Amino acid sequence: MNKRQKQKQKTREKIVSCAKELFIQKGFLHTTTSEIAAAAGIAHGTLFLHFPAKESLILEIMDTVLEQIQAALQPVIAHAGNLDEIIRCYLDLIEQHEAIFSTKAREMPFYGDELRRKLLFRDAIIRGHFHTLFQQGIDDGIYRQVDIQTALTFFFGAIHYYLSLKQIFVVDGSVIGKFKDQIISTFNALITIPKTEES
Amino acid sequence: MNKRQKQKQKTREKIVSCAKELFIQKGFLHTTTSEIAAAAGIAHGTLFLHFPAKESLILEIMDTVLEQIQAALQPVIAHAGNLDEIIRCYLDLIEQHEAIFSTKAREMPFYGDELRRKLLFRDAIIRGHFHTLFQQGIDDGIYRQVDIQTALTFFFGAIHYYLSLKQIFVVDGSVIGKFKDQIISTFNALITIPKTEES
DNA sequence: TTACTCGGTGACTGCGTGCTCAGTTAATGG
DNA sequence: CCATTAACTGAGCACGCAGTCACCGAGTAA
Repeated sequence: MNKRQKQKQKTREKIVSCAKELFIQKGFLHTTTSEIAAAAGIAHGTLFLHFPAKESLILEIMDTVLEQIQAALQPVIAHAGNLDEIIRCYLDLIEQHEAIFSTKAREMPFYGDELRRKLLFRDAIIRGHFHTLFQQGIDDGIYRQVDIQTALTFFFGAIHYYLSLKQIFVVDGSVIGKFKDQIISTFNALITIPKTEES
Repeated sequence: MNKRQKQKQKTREKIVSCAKELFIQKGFLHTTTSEIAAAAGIAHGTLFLHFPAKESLILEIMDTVLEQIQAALQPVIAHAGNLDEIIRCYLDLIEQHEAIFSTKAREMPFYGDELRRKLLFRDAIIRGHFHTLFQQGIDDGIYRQVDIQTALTFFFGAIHYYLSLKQIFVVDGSVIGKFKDQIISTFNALITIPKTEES
């Protein structure tokens, strides 16, 4: 690879990494191509030599970022004994990368069909693991016999709600961090078969 | 009321009804003031004689709907209905105005601070009624002693989730209509103290 | 050294937006 | 009948945006 090709690749990588950071922080919809160019230290026009349109940038970035993040959950899921454990890990992961998950929750309805489908597919995989462990808990007589799909929608719906309206719950810091314990304990309380209610 | 006042009111109503229709179809963010004016058959400038800014339009529209809902819920609360009753009533009303609520769920994070605050305030009032009846149910020994705030976030979060991603759940028709029964029965099952789990 | 290639530049264009304001028209009231 | 008022008009403004293109200059190959 000669000097020119090397430089070109370097520029492209710089664009991707800067765009990624900006998308996570400000969201895709409110990041301008000029901002990306400025952050990458290149001219506005250069951006369009590497990517035909702004849309093609997010296609490349959003999915791969979430893929990497969610892949980190995989090994944990594999030897997760129970639902409680996986919930904790999942929420820790979201808290850790809260900016991008918040952006995703807010903006997903406005993404193109292709990207939205990809993102929802990733979610569905994780949800599937939750489902399995939930079913296991029911079979083991720990959890109540409820409609798992709907019960999980209560859970994921609440997370989605906190993330998409994050700005009203916290000024700085993490929403999930703030409500994590309540979410976990309340969800657990609701789905667990009580020994005795009066105590 | 003289001819002038009558005409003015008529124009105002025309603006509101056309704006509402467009907000439902295209969303508030993607409806332009020019479109509204064109649909209402008035000049672009006329719109700003009746409303100081675009945001005040959606505020009035959402206010009207939310007030209707609050009014419809009032009798249920008045004659000491239970949570189950108010949930049913609430979901029926949401289903009735689903298009506008779906738009609101999707777009709220992007509204200006003031508008969002006002809309959330209306939501909070309705949520307050739920809280009261939930507490009553706990006191009566019908519901389990759980964190009411968080439990309600599971409920409203799920509704929010269905509404904001409506497009992936149904092509035409109502999401709430589709999932209403499941939502109600599962939420009830979760919060109610079970007589005996094995049956 | 020279002719050519090609990544990079940034002023510019075209478009869409919310909102304004000088001017028009018609109802009002003395 | 006419001066006043108030609803209405629509061209135009200021702004922000994604995307373009004529030009530049360093790298390349002969």
